[in-house]
Amino acid sequence: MTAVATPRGRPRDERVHAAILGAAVDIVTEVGYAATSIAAVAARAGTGKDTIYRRWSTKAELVYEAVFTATESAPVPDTGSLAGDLTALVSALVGEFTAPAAAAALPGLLADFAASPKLRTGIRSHFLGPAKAGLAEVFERAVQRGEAHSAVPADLVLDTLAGAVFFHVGLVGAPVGQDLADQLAALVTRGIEVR
Amino acid sequence: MTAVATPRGRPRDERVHAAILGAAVDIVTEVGYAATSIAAVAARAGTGKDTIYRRWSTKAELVYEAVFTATESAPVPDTGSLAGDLTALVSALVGEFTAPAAAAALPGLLADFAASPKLRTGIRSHFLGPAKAGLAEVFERAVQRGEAHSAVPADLVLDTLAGAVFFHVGLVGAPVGQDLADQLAALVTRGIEVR
Amino acid sequence: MTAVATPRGRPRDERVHAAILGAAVDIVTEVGYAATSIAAVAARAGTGKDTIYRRWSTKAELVYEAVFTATESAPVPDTGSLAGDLTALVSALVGEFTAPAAAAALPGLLADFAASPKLRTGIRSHFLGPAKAGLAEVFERAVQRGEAHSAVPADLVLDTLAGAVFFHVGLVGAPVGQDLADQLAALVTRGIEVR
Amino acid sequence: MTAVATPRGRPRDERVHAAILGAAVDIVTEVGYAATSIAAVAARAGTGKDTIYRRWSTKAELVYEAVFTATESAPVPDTGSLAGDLTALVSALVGEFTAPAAAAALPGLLADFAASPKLRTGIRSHFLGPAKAGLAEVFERAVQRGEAHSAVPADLVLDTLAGAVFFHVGLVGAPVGQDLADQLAALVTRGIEVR
DNA sequence: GGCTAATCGAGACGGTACGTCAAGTCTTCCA
DNA sequence: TGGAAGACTTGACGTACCGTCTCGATTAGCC
Repeated sequence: MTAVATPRGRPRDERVHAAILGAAVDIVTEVGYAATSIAAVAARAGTGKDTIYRRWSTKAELVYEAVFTATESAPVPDTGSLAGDLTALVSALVGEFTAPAAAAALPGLLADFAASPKLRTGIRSHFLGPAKAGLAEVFERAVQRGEAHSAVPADLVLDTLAGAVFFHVGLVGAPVGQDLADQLAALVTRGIEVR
Repeated sequence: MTAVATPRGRPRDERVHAAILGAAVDIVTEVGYAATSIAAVAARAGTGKDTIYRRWSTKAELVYEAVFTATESAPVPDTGSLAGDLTALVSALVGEFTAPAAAAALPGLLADFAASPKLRTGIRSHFLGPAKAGLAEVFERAVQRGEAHSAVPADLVLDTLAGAVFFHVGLVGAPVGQDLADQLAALVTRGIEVR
Repeated sequence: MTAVATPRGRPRDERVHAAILGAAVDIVTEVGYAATSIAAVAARAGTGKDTIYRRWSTKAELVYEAVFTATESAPVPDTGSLAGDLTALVSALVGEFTAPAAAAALPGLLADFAASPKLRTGIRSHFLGPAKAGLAEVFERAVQRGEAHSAVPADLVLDTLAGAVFFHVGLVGAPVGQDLADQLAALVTRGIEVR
Repeated sequence: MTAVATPRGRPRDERVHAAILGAAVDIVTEVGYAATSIAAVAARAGTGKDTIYRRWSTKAELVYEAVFTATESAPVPDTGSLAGDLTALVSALVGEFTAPAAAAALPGLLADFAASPKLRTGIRSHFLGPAKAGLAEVFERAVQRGEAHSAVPADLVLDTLAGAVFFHVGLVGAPVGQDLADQLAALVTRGIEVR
């Protein structure tokens, strides 16, 4: 039973919350993660810095929520084949990573997360956790269909897919298309499937 | 014809160069990339800030040279099998990425590179270029042995391998061992090889 | 006729009033006037900030009331001689100014009062007014005894005594003793008396 | 022999120094001591905040130097009589304390000095020290002329004069004129002189 | 051997952002 | 309505780096 503490004092203003997240997305998209400052977000949102620090303790947490909260997690694909499911998953991943705000924010975000043990564990559970669960579900169905062995390491595959997409998006800069998703999904499918 | 301009004035001191790189490696390893400042490197190296700016125009370039110049690029492996070669390559990659200074510097470095088109192209040619050539050589031999198709996209595989290792090293933080290298190499080998 | 407006709603709690003044005295004594904040007083008193602002509009007024309301104004001395009366007055002044809370509050308080015309006139009537009346009474008796001329400027003498004590207490910091009071009273007595 | 340390690095710019002091005087005069911020002085002077903090560690020290460095200390008066000398000294004091910048700065300045032991001792030696020496000189001549006893406490008299003028200027606000100086000098002269 | 020119250590310079703190106002619930 | 709590906007705090600049003092090649 979660005994919610009785809220005392003036409640936080939801519109302020939304304004801050919106401003953060705008600024990150415009000037990039490194050049995004809490002060600038506050100014754009029409709030004070304290109001931001009251909710997020670091720029990384703020930008992470701003960029990836809007992103709805797609439902786990169920196309009937491992290849189809993986292609769908990778396509979704590419879509998420190449959205303007995400593309602008991701490298810096990852750097900040990597530098802080606290944030690192946080992202593993919140961001990668659900994705890992979805991937496990896909694998389970593939095993039932006899397409894959039961011992496939979902962790490794997830890191591989996400890392590949991230690395490509971050370092190529060119518009990344459907072909990357297809090729990558094909590579991994063949790496996994029973033959 | 490279008409080297006759150097006028006092020549640059090589010992200063080395001292700066050494100080940069030390500081990055100790406090991380983000907390590394040019001022601190200068102080540790016993030089002035200008002496650093005269050689490197950004922190990213300085740290990149400091961290990856020491790293000698391993020779292209030739074990006689695609699986063996890839395992060796991935092992080398893991070794490079998990070295203390590299692990501390990489995420931040990648973020800065991703944010700057100029740096981005630079790293693709200097850092990934040789690796891509090595990978292509391994593939070529695999094709000759009949282990792989000729149309294997070295670019994609390189991004996949590097991205997977980077992602894992950056976000897990735990000591990454030989098993990652083995599993990853196996996954990719099976994804590529003719069957 | 003071037509007291019929109080509507919940009446103010006297205990809250007292708690705020007590907290203000404590905090001023502990950390000094400049470092005393309304927020800290509210926290110590267990009240909200609004409850303080509802009663006092500035920190100066709050601290003034907190520190000098407790101080009971001593009765006008009547020792039978000008020298004796002045010594008693100066001693009382030294006592008031060197009390811990007063010593901590006075310089800052004076600065705030000096900066605001509204507060300035207030203090002249409330704080210095009674003292001036007492001094005038002492002078009157001295004139009747033939010790002083009738044209002695009480204002000037009061500023002189208060200023001297304040300046000494504020800038010396050392424990100010009876000798200051004696010497100062003697100086002024000789400056005034008929000879 | 004062072995001046060899100046290393870029020397401080005297014009910047002067610009800061000038800006400080302007702002204090315009908005008062309390409302004067280092940031505002920096903006007005066209410098960065660091450039100010490099020279003065507190607002009090900056404003003190800005306001009282311009003030040249008047020569010790020698009119031939104790009354004349004291009148001249008090007049000078009134002049110093009523100058626009000084009047605006003094109360707050005194409060900050009183709150800090370090600053307190500083002001006693730099500001009051010379004044005390001048007063002592005046007394010495008066003793030689037989006008005063040799045991006159210069400290006490100085605090009395300065305190009286300060208190009056700070709390009256009205234009303080020559009559205050005359009356005060007369009071103290009579309090001191041999009769 | 003086001249020219670049390098070196040092640190001042004008900026910008940091994260904290307090100001005074407001909005909620409870008495 | 009063009161406690705490969110809100504003703006200063003092610190740290940024990248540029200006010093005096080297340290080379050139005439």
